[in-house]
Amino acid sequence: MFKELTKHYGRIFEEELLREINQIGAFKEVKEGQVLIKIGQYVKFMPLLVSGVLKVMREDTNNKELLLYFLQDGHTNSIKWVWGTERKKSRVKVVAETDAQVIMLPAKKMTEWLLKYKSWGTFVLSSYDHRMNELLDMMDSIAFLKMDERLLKHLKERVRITKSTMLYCTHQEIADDLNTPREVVSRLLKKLENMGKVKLQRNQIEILDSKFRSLSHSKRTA
Amino acid sequence: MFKELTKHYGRIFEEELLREINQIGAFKEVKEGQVLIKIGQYVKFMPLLVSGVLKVMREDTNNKELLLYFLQDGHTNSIKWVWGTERKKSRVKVVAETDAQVIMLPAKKMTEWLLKYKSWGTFVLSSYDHRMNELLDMMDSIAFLKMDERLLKHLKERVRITKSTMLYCTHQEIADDLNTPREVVSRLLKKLENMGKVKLQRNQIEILDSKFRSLSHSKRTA
DNA sequence: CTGCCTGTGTGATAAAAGTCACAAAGATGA
DNA sequence: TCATCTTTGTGACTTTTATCACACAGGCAG
Repeated sequence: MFKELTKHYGRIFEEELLREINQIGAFKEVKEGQVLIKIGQYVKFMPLLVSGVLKVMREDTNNKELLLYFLQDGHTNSIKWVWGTERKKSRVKVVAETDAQVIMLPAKKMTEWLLKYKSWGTFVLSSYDHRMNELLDMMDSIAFLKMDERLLKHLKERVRITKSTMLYCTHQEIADDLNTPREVVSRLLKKLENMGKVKLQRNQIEILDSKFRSLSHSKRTA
Repeated sequence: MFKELTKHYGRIFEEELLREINQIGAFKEVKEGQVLIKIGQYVKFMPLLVSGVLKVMREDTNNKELLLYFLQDGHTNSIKWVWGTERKKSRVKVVAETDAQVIMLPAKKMTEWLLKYKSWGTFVLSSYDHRMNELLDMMDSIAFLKMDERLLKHLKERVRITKSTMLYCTHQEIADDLNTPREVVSRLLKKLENMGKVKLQRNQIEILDSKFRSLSHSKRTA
C-alpha cells in the first residue's frame, strides 16, 4: 500500500506525512456499485481515492438523484480527496462507479496535520477548491443549459472518465444522473443518432463524433 | 478597526492572529450595489466580511445571473469568509447587497497561517464547509424544486437576511436572482397574494404569513 | 423454441416555464 | 397638470419537460 500511496501522492506530500498516512489510514476496497457514503451518515473519516472512479451524488427527499461529479484517480497530480470535513452528517452520497481503492483517514487528523505539514494545507485547500469548481460547473449546467446540452456534457464526461468512446450503460442510468425521465434521454439520444453523432445499441452508446459540439443551439446563442 | 475585528472574530481567533490580521489586512468599505469581485478577475486577496450583506452570484456567458447565496455579518459566530482561495480567477461575482465593510487579506497568508495558528485552520475548514453547504442548498433548489417553491424559499431567505418581513425590491430583482423572466415572478407573487400570504405594493412585498409553508405542492409530495 | 425480463422507441397529452405584446398604475419632475 | 419613466398585471402563445400508455426487440432460462 505504501507504494501505491507514494505513486499517487508522492509528489504532493512530504515523506513523513506519507508515512503517517500509511500508518494511520485504513485501506479499503470497494466494488462497483457499492455505496461508500450515504446521505445523513456520520462521516468520521476522510476518504482519499487511490484508484478507480467514484461518483458523488445528491439525493432529494423523494429519492430523486442528481450526479454532482465523477472522481477519478489521476495519473496526473490531480486532487483525489473525496469529500467530508469534520465529524458531520454527509450531505452527499458516494458510490463506486468502478471497483476502487480508498484510504480512510480519521477526520480529526485533518486539522492536526494542517499545523504539522505544509503540503497538507496546500492539498486540503486545492481539494476544496477543486470540489467547489465541480459544483459550480454542475450548477451552471442545471441553471443555464437545456436538457440536450446537459446530456451532451454528460456523455463527454463519461467519455473522459472511462477513456473510451464506447459507453456501456442504459438510458435509465443516464436519466438518473441527470434527474430527468428516461423517455427524455431516449428521445434526445435518438436525435443524436439521427445526426450521426452516436450509435445506439442495447446497453451501449458509441460516440462517433469525437469532438461533437453543440447539439441544437435553438436560439440560445443570441 | 481592531475593535470591530475583535467583536466579530474575537471568539474565533487567537489574540495574536487578530493582531496580525489587523496589521496586514486592508480595511475596505463598499457601497450598496458595488461589485466587490467580478467573474474572471484575479483574486489576490481573501475578503473577510465585517459588516453588511453581500451577495454571491454566478453568471453565464449570456449575462444571465443566478444568486448562489447571501453572506451576512453574523452576530453569532457564524462564518463570514467571502470567497476565494489562492491567486486564481474568480468564478463568482460578489456584490454588496447593503453597505458593507470587509477586510482584505493577502491570499498567500492563507496557507502560511495554517501552519501558525490552530484557529485559522478550523476557521478555513468550517468556512469551506459552510460555503459548500450553501452551494448544495442552491443545487437542490434548482434541481428538485419548481419555480413556485424556489420563489418561496427565496423570499424566506430575504426575510432572514433583512430581518424584516417587509421586503423592498422589485419583481425584476427577484427574477434576476432566480434566473427566470419577470412575468413568472409577478404571476407567482400574485398567486401568493391571492392566497393571503403576501401583500404587494410597488417596490415592496410584505410577508404576511410568517411561517408560510409550501405553496402548491401539486403532486410532488408523492 | 417459447416465455419472460429488461431495455428501448414512440405517440398523445399535460404541466411548467419562457416569450411577446401591451395596458395600466404609481412615481417623478418640468 | 402633464408628460414620462419605471414597475406591475395579464392574455395569448410557444417551447421544453414530464407523464402515461403501450409496442416491440434482444437476450436468457427452461
